Amino acid sequence: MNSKFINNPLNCPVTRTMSIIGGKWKPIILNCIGDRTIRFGKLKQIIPSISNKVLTGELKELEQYGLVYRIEFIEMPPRVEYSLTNAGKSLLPLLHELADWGNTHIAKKIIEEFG
Amino acid sequence: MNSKFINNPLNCPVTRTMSIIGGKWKPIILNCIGDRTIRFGKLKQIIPSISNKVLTGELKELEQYGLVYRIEFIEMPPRVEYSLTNAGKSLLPLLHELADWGNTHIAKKIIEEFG
DNA sequence: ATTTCTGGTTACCTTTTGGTTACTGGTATT
DNA sequence: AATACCAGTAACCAAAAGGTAACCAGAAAT
Repeated sequence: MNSKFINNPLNCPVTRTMSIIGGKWKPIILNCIGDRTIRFGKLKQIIPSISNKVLTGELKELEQYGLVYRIEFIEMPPRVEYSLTNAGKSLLPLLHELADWGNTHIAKKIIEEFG
Repeated sequence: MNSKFINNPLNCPVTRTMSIIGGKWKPIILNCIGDRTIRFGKLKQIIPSISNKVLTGELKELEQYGLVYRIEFIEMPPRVEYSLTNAGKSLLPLLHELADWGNTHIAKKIIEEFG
């Protein structure tokens, strides 16, 4: 048993990481932001099936954990720009590894189930 | 935008991977099995705070997606042995990367919240 | 005067996830 | 005769996550 894992979710570092990137939309959002600075509306346009409420919520959490910057311009109509912090950017390679793993190991089995 | 990510959870390979390893206990279970063959009761003993029902369920899903073998001996009292498939073993390094990422990037922030 | 633009918020509802407790079966031990 | 052993199941509950629809502000354009 590797000491990095502790047999209780509250103390498991993987579980902690999951609590950050594990939301239904979080990996997609992180990947969509990527290296650019992007406005809220643009994100919604790229990810049309996410709702306002959820996109707001996910971005808030990502900001809270230091993965995205949020810059609000006091204008009317409002303008808010999002971008990744260094911590956020450092997640991208990991997300790609997860994608690759999924593509090579479970694509067939799960695709039927997902429809 | 990398083509490996598709802006809809149903088609996103990361989301698919998450659906497999994203359960509250799945990373811990995978890591506890590791390279050995282990019985149900031993797993429960190592991970005491998981309930029978949830452990059964997680193992079933992991088996369904080809990450663990389940060998049932027709005896009384029952005996069932679990071990990782190659696909399951191939996940371990990824889980460790997630743990390392969490430890270096978010440990401080989130530990307060987790208690 | 009304609509549009933007980045949300709010109230409410449904689905998913995880948790609790009690129960099972056949053999061996007390 | 009762109990422990093991690997679960079944019925029921609670909490969390996610989704829907309506609403807001205040300036600019029609």
